Amino acid sequence: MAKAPTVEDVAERAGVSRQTVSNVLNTPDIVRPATRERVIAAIHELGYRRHAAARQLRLRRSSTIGIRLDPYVGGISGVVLDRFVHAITERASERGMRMLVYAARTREEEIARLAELWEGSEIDAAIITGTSRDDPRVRSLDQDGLPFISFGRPWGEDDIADPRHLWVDVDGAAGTRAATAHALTFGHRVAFLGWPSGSGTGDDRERGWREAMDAAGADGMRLTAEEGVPFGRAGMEAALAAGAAPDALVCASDSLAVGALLAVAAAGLTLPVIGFDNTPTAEALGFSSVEQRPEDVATAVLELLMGPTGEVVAPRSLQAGSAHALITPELVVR
Amino acid sequence: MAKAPTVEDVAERAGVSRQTVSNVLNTPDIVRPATRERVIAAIHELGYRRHAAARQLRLRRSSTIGIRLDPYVGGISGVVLDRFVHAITERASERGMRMLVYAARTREEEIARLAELWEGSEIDAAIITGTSRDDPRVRSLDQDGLPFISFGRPWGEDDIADPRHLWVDVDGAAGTRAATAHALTFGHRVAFLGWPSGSGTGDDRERGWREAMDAAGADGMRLTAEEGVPFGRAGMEAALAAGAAPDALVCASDSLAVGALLAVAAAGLTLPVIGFDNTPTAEALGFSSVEQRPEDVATAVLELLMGPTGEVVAPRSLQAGSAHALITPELVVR
DNA sequence: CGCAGAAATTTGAACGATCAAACTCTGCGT
DNA sequence: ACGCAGAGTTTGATCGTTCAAATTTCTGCG
Repeated sequence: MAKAPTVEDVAERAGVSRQTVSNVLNTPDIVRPATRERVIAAIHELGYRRHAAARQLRLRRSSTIGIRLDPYVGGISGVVLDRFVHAITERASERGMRMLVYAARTREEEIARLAELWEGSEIDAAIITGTSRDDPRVRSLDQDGLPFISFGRPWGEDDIADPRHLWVDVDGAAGTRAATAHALTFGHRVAFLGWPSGSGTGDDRERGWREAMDAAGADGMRLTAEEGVPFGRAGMEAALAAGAAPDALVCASDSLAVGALLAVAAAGLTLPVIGFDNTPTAEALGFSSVEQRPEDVATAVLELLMGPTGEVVAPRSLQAGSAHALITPELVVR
Repeated sequence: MAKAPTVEDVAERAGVSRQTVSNVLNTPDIVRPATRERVIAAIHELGYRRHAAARQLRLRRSSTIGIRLDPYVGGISGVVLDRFVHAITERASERGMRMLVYAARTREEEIARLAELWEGSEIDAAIITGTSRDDPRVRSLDQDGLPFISFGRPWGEDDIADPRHLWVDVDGAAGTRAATAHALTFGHRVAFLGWPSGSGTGDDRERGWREAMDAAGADGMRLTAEEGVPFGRAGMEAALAAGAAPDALVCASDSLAVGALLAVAAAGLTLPVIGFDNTPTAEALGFSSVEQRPEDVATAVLELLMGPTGEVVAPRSLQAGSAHALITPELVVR
């Protein structure tokens, strides 16, 4: 194909100068209407398009956001993240931003990748996911001065309220509260199958169940299992063997829910089980699950990072007001 | 943070000129070892990193590949694509390439997005997925001169052998052949649950079953259903109602397999069911499935696009020899 | 010791866009 | 008629890198 036209080519065609073309593109108001028309016509005739790299070089801004593509772990989840990435890509595009993905196996590797991208001016900001207590990425990014936001609370005592650290998360407790409220319509003995204590996310989800139970004056069993279908199954089987079958079960994840369902079926019982994440598996098997609304998370992430309608990553100072957003999930009943 | 150092800063520190620093980075062999050492030291001391945009501008090459992030459709699949995208991101990174993702709801929208990215010199090549017969994207990209490769055969009579169109695909027939061979160990009446004729992929998978059956001198039922768990279930239920329960079932997708399993369970039967895609659901429910090896597809895609070890998107002429790759999938028995 | 020729290094220009400052033109008041 | 304000437009410089050509330094040999 022929060489792509430049501002200069457009300028010549429209009988104006480089800068006027640039003005038509960036600040149309200051160009006389007649001239503007001519330039616009020339742009269309030549099929002109801004050269991204040249613009980035001059503006010292890449209009690109980096996000990690998590390694495929084989588990059931990951779908939430995939939906999130997809949604953020759409929203970013609407604001004239691009999404650059990178792969990393560990958090340390992610730190290295991000440093590369940031120092090479390839990204203006980053989105990190799956934050844990005392996440090393937070410190590192802060030090490098790379603007970032996390999907997931930092879960550290201090950080969580710190307005300098932007985050968006899903209100897990609200999700399990709704799930438990629904489960209670099947009887007052609603059990909870969650992960071992210590993970912020898991504790949060357990809290919602407990709150709903307390509010209803009900009392129920709390079962524990590592994440994963086989663990969920084993956990549930042990509970059933112990004799006490609940009226319904609320789980911390769809994986656990599937495991529990398998255990229940193997025992020849039927029992309402509610999962978390609303994965395709929940849909396929037809059990209720808490939907995280990753699309809403994506919208919130960009709003915190770029302002309500901004087209540029906002400097920290402008974000003073609201640095966090908590999305309320929705129970999908099946 | 302080302004990022440039070649000029490094040059000054090392007591050499701009160009020498550039040479150390790009053609180290032509720099005298002593000088090279000094420059490398300076690079490390200053934490210098190439400014990507400046480099892109000068080289007229972005070292970036575009790939669409498919809209979340809710089905069970999509995982194969996600794994593929993840794998290609890793491999690309090893070759110094970046992956830019974009969102598009339709093929027309995808064409528009790609034109934008290509004309703005943001990408050097594109990877398209889910190609169909007479795909409009192929014509459009060809016309624009944008180098591209597809994951999925074009399925057109002529295109498929055309060495100008690069593609990598999974040998679906080989997959169902293996699945059927395994299924035959349970008895000679092996049924196939596939999609209505007409989709290249579906026909290909059916062919594998038929070939394996013919080879074994066996004969079996062919069931049809639209993609999706409920359809698979309905299709299988109808077949079971008609009386003829097979010895085993091979399916064109995991969704169909899940549906079939539900129908089988509802009928109070047990029956080996083999799916396709080896999704987390297959793993969770513990049924066998054909694994597409998206990681191998990713490797093949980059090899065709950039040559065996290249760091640049190869011009068409260099790819003359091999323009296609067919990956053999693997049956995962559970 | 000097010199040809190779090797190593430096300088000038270019990639395409935008900012800042300079310039031209119009219309108006005096 | 003259000068001035302000809108509209153009020119020069710049972002950081790499290519091409020019220049300097080194090496081997008569």
